[in-house]
Amino acid sequence: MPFTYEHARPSVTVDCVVFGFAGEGLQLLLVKRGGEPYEGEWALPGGFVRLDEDLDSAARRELEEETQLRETYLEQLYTFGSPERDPRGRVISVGYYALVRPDRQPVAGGTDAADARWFPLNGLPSLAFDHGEIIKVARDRLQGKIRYQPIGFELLPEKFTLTQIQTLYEAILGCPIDKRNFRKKLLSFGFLEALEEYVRGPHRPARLYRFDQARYSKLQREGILFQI
Amino acid sequence: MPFTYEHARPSVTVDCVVFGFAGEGLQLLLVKRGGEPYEGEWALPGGFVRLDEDLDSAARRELEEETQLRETYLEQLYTFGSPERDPRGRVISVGYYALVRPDRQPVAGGTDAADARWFPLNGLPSLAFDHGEIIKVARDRLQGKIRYQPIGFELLPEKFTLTQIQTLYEAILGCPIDKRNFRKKLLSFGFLEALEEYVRGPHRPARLYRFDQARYSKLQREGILFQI
DNA sequence: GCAAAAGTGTTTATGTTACACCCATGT
DNA sequence: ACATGGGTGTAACATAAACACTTTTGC
Repeated sequence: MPFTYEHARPSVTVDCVVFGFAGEGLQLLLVKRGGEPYEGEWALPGGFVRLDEDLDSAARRELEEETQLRETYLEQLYTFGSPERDPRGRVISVGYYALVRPDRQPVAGGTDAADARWFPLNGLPSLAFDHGEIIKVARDRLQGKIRYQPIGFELLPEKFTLTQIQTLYEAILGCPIDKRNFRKKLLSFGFLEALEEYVRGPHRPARLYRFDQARYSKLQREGILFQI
Repeated sequence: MPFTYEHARPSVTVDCVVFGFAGEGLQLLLVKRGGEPYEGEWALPGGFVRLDEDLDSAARRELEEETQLRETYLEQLYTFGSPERDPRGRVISVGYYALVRPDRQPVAGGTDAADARWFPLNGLPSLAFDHGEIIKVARDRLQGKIRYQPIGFELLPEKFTLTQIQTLYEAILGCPIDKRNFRKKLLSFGFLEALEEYVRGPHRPARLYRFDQARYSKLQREGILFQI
């Protein structure tokens, strides 16, 4: 097999599909492109991978640079490599998706992007590159994964009510869920900790819960599997 | 955002984890490396992505060049990009996995590899690069995916017996399955066509079945979901 | 006292598990 | 006739689905 150096090399980027949850619907964080190509259009936060960093680090770095978001849930999604996906030449993009808690959403424009803004998922502007396709893949992945992994909590504040998490599941799965059955099942797993705290409002106070990561890990090690 | 050309670029390869099923256990197709680095060691079939081909095509091309396999089930797995994974420098590898029917397994050494050989999955030699890790990811993916997608048939001949597919599921999932329950469930989905053909042997003849792709697609469109 | 959302159990239907014997062939 | 794997049904159990009213608060 020949040496690396004899081969023409593509550029490699990472692009992040950043999901947020705003109480009713899913949201997506997009940045306005500050340079060519697609200058002024909305795009996924992302950028070129440096030669000395691994892919996860590159995704995290770009996310922070362009959106100020840190310590989000981040997972590799799929790699997009059509030769025509970038007008500048051959650019392969490793897609990631991120889940951001609402209490960490203060977003100001970063160094690399002229602007960053949350959009409702069903109301996205037209997008640069093949970013629309990347988003579709991310959405499908989120929809599939939330049914058997407790990643939904990454989109909620640390303490949340059962109604909040049900609304989130309904938003992601796109269908209504029976309240009693949902609560029964979710609580039966035993990884939610009921707190002695309540949210007050013009109605009966709602109890707050917390996702107990340690207990979930233990259950998982014992082979118990979670399924909504 | 700066131009592509201002960035140092990594090399990009594709590597294929090729699964086969030999009647009892899962097998993996490996090639002996014909050049540095890791010359003479076993590795996944794969190679550099050309600038004018997409990733799926590159994986298919390398697979055919190194193993003569064509028209296999092929799916992108994960992208591996640790900066130290290749001693030649920065090489990012887009991992794929392939499922090969036993009747298409005649493998002769290709142009790029000195040798290609099937190994039982529980008896692999030591591997070049991080290919051991890639195989682990592929195995987990196969184990997960076979439970809700009918990809098992890609590892069997076109016509197969129910015992064959059960043995395959047991090999992939790593646990015994009840014969009656397995048959009942599998047939209940309605995407297996019972043929009027039987395999003879020193015992009662075993009926042959065929996976009916059209019927499966139809069921899938109607939202019926398959789960083993 | 009214509006608004929180909270709670039971019944029915469906799906999953466990389990053992007879059948058809080759030798 | 015997060895080998192929083929089949039922009962117990567990899980999922359907469903409506009472509670607690703010205004």
